[in-house]
Amino acid sequence: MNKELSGIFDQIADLLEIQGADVFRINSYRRVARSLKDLTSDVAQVAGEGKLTDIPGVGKGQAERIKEFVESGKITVHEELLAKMPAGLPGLLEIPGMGPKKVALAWKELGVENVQGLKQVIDSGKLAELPGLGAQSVKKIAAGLAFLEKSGGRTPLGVAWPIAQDLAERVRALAGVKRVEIAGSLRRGAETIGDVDLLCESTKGKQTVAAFTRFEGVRSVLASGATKGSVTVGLAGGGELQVDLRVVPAESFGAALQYFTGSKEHNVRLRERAVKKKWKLNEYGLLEGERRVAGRTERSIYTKLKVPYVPPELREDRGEFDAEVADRLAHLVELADIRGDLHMHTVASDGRSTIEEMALASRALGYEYIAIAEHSKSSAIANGLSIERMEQHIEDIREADKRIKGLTILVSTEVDILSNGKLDYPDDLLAECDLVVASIHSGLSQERSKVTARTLAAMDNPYVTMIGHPSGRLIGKREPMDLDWEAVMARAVETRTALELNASWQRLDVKDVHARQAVDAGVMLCICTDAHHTDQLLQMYYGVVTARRGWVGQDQVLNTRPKAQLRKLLARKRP
DNA sequence: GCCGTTTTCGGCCCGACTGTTTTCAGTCG
Repeated sequence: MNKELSGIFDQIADLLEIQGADVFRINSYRRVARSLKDLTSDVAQVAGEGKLTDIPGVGKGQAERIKEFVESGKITVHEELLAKMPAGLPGLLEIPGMGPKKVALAWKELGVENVQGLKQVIDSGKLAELPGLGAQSVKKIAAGLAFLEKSGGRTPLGVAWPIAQDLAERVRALAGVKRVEIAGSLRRGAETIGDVDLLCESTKGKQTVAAFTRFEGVRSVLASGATKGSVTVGLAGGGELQVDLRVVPAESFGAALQYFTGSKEHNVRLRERAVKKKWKLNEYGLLEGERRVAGRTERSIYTKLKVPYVPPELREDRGEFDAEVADRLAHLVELADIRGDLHMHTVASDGRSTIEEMALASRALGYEYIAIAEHSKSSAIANGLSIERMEQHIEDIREADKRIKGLTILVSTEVDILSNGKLDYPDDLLAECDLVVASIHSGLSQERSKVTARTLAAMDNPYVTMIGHPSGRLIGKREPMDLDWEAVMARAVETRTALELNASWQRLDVKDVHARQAVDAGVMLCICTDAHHTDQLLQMYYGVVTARRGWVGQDQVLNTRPKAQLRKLLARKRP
């Protein structure tokens, strides 16, 4: 319900904006939409407890609207707006170049109600005749429309990150370039990103930008000047991704990096702090009148504003400025803390590398230990192992562990949690494993009570170490299960079961807000790649940034523990 | 429409770019 309601609040804001309503009133609806999206408990339950106004941005009026939705499934303001305006208008705001004013104008003057209608008036030339528009504006809108269709919205973190790294490396190699940084939502480790923002310090700005726009792989050039270049690059699968490069002077590099890293909401809060000190914060620095108080480094800005330095992943206006969280922010988990990967597959089930290949690649990453976790017998599509094959596989892993030095290979399994809540292997087989990952792969669309009960039942099993990809979501492809997260967290604490933070960029499961909910509740997390090939072991990075986005500390992650301590923790739950 | 170490009313972030403009509105990040 949270997601649906969040969408409605966003739509109310869109419609109000097109109507030309008070901008602060519009922002109030947006704020609530964002809070609802981040909310880890069920909003209906919060409403039942009478605690709606505890949600950031929810006052008396918004609480009434939420209550109305919980009780009747609709909101009067929303219904009234839709009675006045076509439902297709908010969709037009997605198009680069179209804002609320132009949407309203096209609708009122030309009767444009949706994307199809907009295309018609572009082609007929009528749009260009509207006051305030012209050939150039329409060209921009048409290009925006084409880009939207090609880009298909947001790009997953794991797709954008390697592309950005490669481009940054190529900019770094250009003459006159002193420094390059990736900014934007990519630097914050968001699970999907809109475009790539690169920042560079260069003595030859114009040439740097020109060279950037001529890079191999560039599909189209949107802008090319002395301080900014903007291009699109092709993606596997036919889509496109926009990449912006900005040239910034050294004395304001930190300010620009802070500014272009965002998030917008975080920056608004930071600027409010500057205003209270009678200063001004912008992309050129922290300024007192004309005088630059800070700006060369990001850290200097936070220090001058008397707030603890906030790592990029936490810059989402989720409470990161509170003085009492400073210590927590300073001890977040880092990639270097990870001592092993406890969920990976091999050719025995549906992986593409052997036990030995996975082990050697893991050892090269500096890990102390790994665990091989193959699919269980009911996962036929994934070539799940029968009990007999599993018995043999355990022997194979033990043999490899003896043979390969410098790394401990543990025996695990990714055992299916069946539709009835039972596990796919008997306890005596699970007891032979050093640890057990239990995952749901079927019946993901069952009702809340069922998927929750299955997860709880799996945690009650004394051999289950962790729940694998707890929500079952596939980003942009499959919705998460409708779990009662509070119940899951409570049972995880009670049974000393960990939750996986699956680091695969298609999953990132649990996601950031649930990771935070988990560690706040005292649940242990385990960041694992679920790698099916040696290359995929590197996805650990995505898991770590997602954990950081969830404010997860080093000591709250199972696989940051040295081997001996890990074994002790694993033994704790067992009979 | 929310919110409070300048409180219950009067604030609520900032600048650049672009195109269509005789002084600025709209969009974007």
